[in-house]
Amino acid sequence: MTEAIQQIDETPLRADAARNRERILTAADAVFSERGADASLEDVAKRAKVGIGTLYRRFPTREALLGALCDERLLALAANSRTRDDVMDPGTSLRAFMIELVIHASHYQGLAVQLGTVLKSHTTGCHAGTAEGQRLLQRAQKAKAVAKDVSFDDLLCVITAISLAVEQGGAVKSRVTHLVDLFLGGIRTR
Amino acid sequence: MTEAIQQIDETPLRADAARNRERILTAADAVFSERGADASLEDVAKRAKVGIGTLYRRFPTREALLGALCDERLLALAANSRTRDDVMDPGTSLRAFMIELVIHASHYQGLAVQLGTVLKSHTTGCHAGTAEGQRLLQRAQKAKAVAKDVSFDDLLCVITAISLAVEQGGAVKSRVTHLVDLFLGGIRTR
DNA sequence: ATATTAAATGGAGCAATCCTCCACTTATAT
DNA sequence: ATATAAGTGGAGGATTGCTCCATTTAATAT
Repeated sequence: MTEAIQQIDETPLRADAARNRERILTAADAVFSERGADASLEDVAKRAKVGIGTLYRRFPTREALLGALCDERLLALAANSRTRDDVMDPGTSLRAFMIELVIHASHYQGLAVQLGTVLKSHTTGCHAGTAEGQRLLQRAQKAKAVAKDVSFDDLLCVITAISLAVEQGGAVKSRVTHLVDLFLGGIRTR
Repeated sequence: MTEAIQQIDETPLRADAARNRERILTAADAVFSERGADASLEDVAKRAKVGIGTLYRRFPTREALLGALCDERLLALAANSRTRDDVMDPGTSLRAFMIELVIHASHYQGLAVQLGTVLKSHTTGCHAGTAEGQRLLQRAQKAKAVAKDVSFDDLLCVITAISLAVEQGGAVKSRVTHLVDLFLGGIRTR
């Protein structure tokens, strides 16, 4: 699971704390995958074989935990996206990013609704994700591929909507791309 | 508050039961307005001066209660919408409906997430609302104002997402229309 | 009026969950 | 080896959800 340095603040974790942190993350991923993003945190602690107090000390809120869980995947997503700059035009690149983000947001049942909140949690990954999204949007707008009155929040709104749809109907990739294209039509300048 | 006949099933309520039903509804509206749609149902019962058991007997789930609360307003919304048939073209009419529904879904904090579920509760208002939505969509599609591969569920998701966005950033009407137009641009055939 | 009965009531009580607090344990720096 | 700051676990208070059933009450029949 996660291993990189995702401490934004000063002091590094003590060895045992770091170990527990990982166990909590793996447990949380398992539990959330099984029971959705609203699953009981006590269950997570139990599965991680860690006291509930430890969990709360490390992740004071559920969003913090979700944020940490998304960290890696968002980092990868952002990196991936930057890679595409060479091969894709701004519009297509943005489209690819959106599709990936939707798929990410459907990783746990119930994650979609929280996407906005989670992206605002202060992990490197979440930051990288939003930064990349903003960069792509701006780039696409400069290339006149996207109307200039579209904000990043608007984009998030679109992505949330699609994620919600996908969450209910089962995350078939073809459906995802279909919906993204459907709504891109509205975002694109005509 | 509510007074109309919204008994879908057989037997009419006993006098005391009907009285209590109303008190629960007024109390619920007050409590949900103050504390959001996830407020404690015990609080609602307390405010209605009714035992918690009574509340559950009448409204077995929170969705049922929310559904009943939305009943009136949805009825009005649907009626309003039908009125517009004469003055508006199908596309504009659908747009107006969506805007109104978003505003409705932002009536209580936390209502947006549940919109889909609530609309499926079996009250006359909820039924009228979805029926009207479907009618408008079909009408707009016949008029080639909307792509024919858009489903009503797609529409609902969009409305939910916009409501979520609006819920966080404060329900400024201009933002609502902006977002609706954004999505419509994509939904509309060009 | 009275009796009958089916509907309705209220709230005690169990279970789940959240989250805090703090007496104890342990890693690490000296 | 010791000191100490960081970390731990889990008991426990608070909130909420929801069920169950002994009692009350409205509606109806007599």
